[in-house]
Amino acid sequence: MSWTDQRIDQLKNLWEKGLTASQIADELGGVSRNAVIGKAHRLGLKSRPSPVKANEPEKKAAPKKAAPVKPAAVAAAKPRTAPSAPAPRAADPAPASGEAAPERAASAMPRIVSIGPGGFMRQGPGDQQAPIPPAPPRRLVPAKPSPEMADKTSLLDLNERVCRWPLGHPGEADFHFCGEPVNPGFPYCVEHCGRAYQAQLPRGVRRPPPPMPFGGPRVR
DNA sequence: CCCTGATTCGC
DNA sequence: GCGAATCAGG
Repeated sequence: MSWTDQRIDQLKNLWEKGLTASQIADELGGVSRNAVIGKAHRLGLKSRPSPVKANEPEKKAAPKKAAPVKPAAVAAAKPRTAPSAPAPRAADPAPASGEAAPERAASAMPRIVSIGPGGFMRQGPGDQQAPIPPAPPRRLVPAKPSPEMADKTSLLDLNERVCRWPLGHPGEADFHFCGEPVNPGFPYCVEHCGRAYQAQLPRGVRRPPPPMPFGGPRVR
């Protein structure tokens, strides 16, 4: 594989998005993690929180072939300064204090609930039928970043009523979701339910596998 | 062991 | 320029 403009672009994007070199290599396909890192450095993309870089630069790395003579322990006191806690990841703005939405104060907070992964509300046994959050008058809709995405269903557009079947690959510009009305009770539309849920047939009678989601298998 | 990124260096 | 090998921290 060679570094086409396209692939370089993808590398830049994913790298700046904070994906790990492995993930990027995986995504690009045909390259190793090392290749990604090497390329990233050559592109000048360097410097992301590295696990092994707290100390000041000093000649170390014994070359693989040149005289691996290892000098005895250096008498000079090593800085015993404990490496300060690794810089936190992307600083998420902690909303903790202060008013958030100026338009409407929290209309109702009947009880404290926690939000699980994916945004589902956890309910305790006693909380069974917390009143469904009164649908706030949704007049504001997040703007689409680009005209091309205007009619696509983005992550933000997902709700209980639209098909969550992914089209394209996460991280790519045109990644979106099916968005058709769901098969009631399922996360997908009827068509994609057919793809997602398949009866287990007896061995030997299995049909050839249907096309994979995500636009098909990647070459790796 | 697994993971991570950084660096070196033969090609 | 490329990337495997290597290093080193978590």
